[in-house]
Amino acid sequence: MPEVPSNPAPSPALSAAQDRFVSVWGQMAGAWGISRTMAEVHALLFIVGEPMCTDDVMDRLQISRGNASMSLRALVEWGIVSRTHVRGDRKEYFKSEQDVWAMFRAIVRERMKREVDPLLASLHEIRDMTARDSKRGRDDAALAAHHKRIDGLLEFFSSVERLSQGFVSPAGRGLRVAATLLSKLHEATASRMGERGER
Amino acid sequence: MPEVPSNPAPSPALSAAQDRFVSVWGQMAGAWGISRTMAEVHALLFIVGEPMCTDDVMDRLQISRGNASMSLRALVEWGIVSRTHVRGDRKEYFKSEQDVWAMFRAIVRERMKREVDPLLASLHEIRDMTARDSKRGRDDAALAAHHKRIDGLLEFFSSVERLSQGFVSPAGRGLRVAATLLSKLHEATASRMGERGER
DNA sequence: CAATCGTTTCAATCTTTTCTGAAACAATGC
DNA sequence: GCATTGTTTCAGAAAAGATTGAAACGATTG
Repeated sequence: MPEVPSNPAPSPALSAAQDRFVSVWGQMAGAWGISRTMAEVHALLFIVGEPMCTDDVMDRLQISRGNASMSLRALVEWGIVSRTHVRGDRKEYFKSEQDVWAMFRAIVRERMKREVDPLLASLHEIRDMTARDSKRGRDDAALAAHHKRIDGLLEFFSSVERLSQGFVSPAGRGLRVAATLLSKLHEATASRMGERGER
Repeated sequence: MPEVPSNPAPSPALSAAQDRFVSVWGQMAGAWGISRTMAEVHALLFIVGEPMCTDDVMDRLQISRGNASMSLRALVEWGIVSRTHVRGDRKEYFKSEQDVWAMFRAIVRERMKREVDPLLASLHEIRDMTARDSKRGRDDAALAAHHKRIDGLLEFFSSVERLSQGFVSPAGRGLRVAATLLSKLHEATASRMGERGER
């Protein structure tokens, strides 16, 4: 009898479906500014469901140790993969968060922190760069219009921030509730429009 | 007297603020899977507010004609920049949508079409890849769990799709209303939690 | 209708990002 | 404490992606 694998060999069809999923998820990555490999590693851990060690990931995705290690670390930092151990094994294992909503809450939280917060800070700075001019009477039309544009962005991203806090916070009911709510809002809007004969 | 420029020279501070904005907006691009230049062109058109022709853009951003042309075309395809003409000039001019909410509605609409729709299609295909196996009694635990995961994703992205339709549709009140609504929801949730003494 | 002005395209080049692999670095057990 | 097993780091290699520039194309005008 060969050694017992920790992950029993999946049926061929299942294995193929997993591969396909990994590939599809990897494709998406580019469009969202994430490295393809990192997305693939995540996809693999998610779709397999079981904890996997670095070597498992390397073998299945045909990537180098260094790459696997860095991708796994990054995923842990994003909070969508966690380290585990399996009884009687010294290796570190990794498993993906399995709740899709929790997963995206983590992603949104992290992206807000990394991208929107700094953006808001920059926008405030940019606003200040011309604040002085406008106080000194040099408040010509161009300057006023500029401020209005920056303010528009600030307003928008502040709303996004608030919105995301609603999603992310705290026990995670947020997003789900919100989605339901909004889809109802949408229906309502649609029917109101129907009454008024709008397209 | 030198020739009258179509865009009157902005004050140095304004010009600097514009440059800074272009640069900040360009930085963001990478994180969202958009080329830096395309984001910069968009930033420039947005922050200047006035229509600009290809040469204006080339000069201000120091990019090649080809690059400017392709970026502008892409922005037009995204629906956030439109072509215009100025009286007595044969050149084509481009101007950015100025309403921030309308801008992001266009972006969301486009990204849904380009990314979420195909993803949903792929997920359905992936689900089908193993449907046969499970009908033939080979419905072991692994297969069932796999289906559950795919279904979780399908549910999630369908919600996102519905949600985005609420945002995008129709006269644009959508997103604004939604944001307000959600921020209220958030307050409500927070205060309810306060009563119960949750963190 | 040909000259001029403007736009688009795309192969070649350049830049940036990602990936590899081997060496340095833990941690554990004997 | 040292040997073994496992993990991280990082300089250089490879791949992916963006940019250029010049030629082809199109449209307007005299």
